[in-house]
Amino acid sequence: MKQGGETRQRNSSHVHDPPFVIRHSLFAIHHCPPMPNSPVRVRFAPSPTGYLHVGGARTALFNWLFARNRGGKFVLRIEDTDDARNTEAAREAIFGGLRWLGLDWDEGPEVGGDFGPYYQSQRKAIYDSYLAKLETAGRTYTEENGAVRFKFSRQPIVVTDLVCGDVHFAATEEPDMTIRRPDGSYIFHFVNVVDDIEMKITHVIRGEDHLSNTWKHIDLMHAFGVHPPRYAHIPLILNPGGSKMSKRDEGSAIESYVNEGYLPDALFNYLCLVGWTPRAEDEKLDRQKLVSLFDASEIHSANARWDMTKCKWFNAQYLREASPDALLDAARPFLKAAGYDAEAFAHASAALQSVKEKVSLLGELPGWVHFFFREDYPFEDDAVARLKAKPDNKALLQAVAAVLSSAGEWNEASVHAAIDQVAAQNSVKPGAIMPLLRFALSGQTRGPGVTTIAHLVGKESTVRRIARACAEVLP
RNA sequence: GACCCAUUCGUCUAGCGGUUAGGACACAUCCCUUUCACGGAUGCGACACGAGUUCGAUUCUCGUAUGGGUCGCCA
Repeated sequence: MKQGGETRQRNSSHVHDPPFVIRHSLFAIHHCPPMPNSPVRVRFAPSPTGYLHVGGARTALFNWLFARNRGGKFVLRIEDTDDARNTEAAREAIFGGLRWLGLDWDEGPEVGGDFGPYYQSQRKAIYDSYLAKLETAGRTYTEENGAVRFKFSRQPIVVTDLVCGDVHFAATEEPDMTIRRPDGSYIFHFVNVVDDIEMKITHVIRGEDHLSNTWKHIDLMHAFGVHPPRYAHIPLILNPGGSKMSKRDEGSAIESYVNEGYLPDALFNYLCLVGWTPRAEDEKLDRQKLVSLFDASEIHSANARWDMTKCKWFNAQYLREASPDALLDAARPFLKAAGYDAEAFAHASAALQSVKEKVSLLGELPGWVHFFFREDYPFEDDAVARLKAKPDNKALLQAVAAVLSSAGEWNEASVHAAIDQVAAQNSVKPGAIMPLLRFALSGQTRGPGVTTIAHLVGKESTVRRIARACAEVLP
């Protein structure tokens, strides 16, 4: 665990290089960290070229946590400089995904702010003016085809990183980088740096895949005569195979969690734990707690694999804790998708409560409660087999139906009493009748307590269900 | 190939020189139980390797190996 502000030496051959000297900047720069008391401003800067990816969502989450923890601003900026690859659908997936997770942005699209526009496609004039500064300083040159390149300083550069410590890069031998295409559009590294300057970003929290390029950004910052922001490069999320999560991996799109029936709070909680360990007794923590506990300098530096099983476990935990109303609301679209209207059964909420600790995902719910909503439920093979296992079963069921149909009260206790009565009369244990009743009432071998099922569906339906089972399965 | 980051149970991790190396998920067994589950208990299970430094290394240094990432007129 790293301590805040600690500077760690890396096993780099440049550890002993002196602090680098800036020779090619427009202005003299004193080598000092950014003002510690300036208000925190962080940003999430996705490119709308695909879906919102779990890695992107986690990056947004860490930025959001940092901003909320420090009372700063969380900015959303859309990096759509390559318009050939941007789609409306991808933009909606990003906004929708962030909102679903509860990652509200203080400035950005649909919200506004003092540093807009927040689409890079609308900021060309700003980029042009910054390019002019570079040209004036003699830090650019134009290729024959019109592309513009930035002349690297070719000095050693140190990246000061909250997560990785001081990372030293030797004077580069790479070709100067292109910052503007022949058609006049700008390249990522350039616009990213310009906007971070313009939007007064104080901390850049992003994936570790950017670490190797950060020296280029710092080189540009220096050329503009500004201090670079603080950096925090967070570890990558790996798939179960151990390589960077990509669109092809299961669970890479946030949308899939929405569709499978995760609760936003559950994903939020698990996402926090990938790359960071809150200093708390438990791993299950609410948003407020996570915000107050968040410390960017405690983010891990090693990549982590995505554990879908554990993610699911968190969802199961949150499902069990959901209030009846919240569970009903969350389940409603999933019931609808399976063809059941939550309003069609008076005790829908109670039905859901009766199975909530049996499932991990909202999407599993319909399979556990469908028989509450209809009486023509199918009889599963193993239920049929169990019903047919003993010749006495039909008589037992009919006896139960007879007693139940004359029951005065209708509650779980009275149903239980009826079963006990039939059991005694037939010299069998109640435990021999319970399963049969379950098969008859639900068509399944597993499910809520059988007295609960009978109670919720009511007396008439219970008797009808037994009669149908006897007629169709035990003719 | 060059450069950068990393390496503790199967997975996520705690650990910041001396611990029976702790927890969570998963798995196994038992208890509970009308089913399926929940819950409870117990168990299984790790410091990549090699040199240093040190009285003593999981912990510090160097090297090796392995994994990941970056080297675009993608972001």
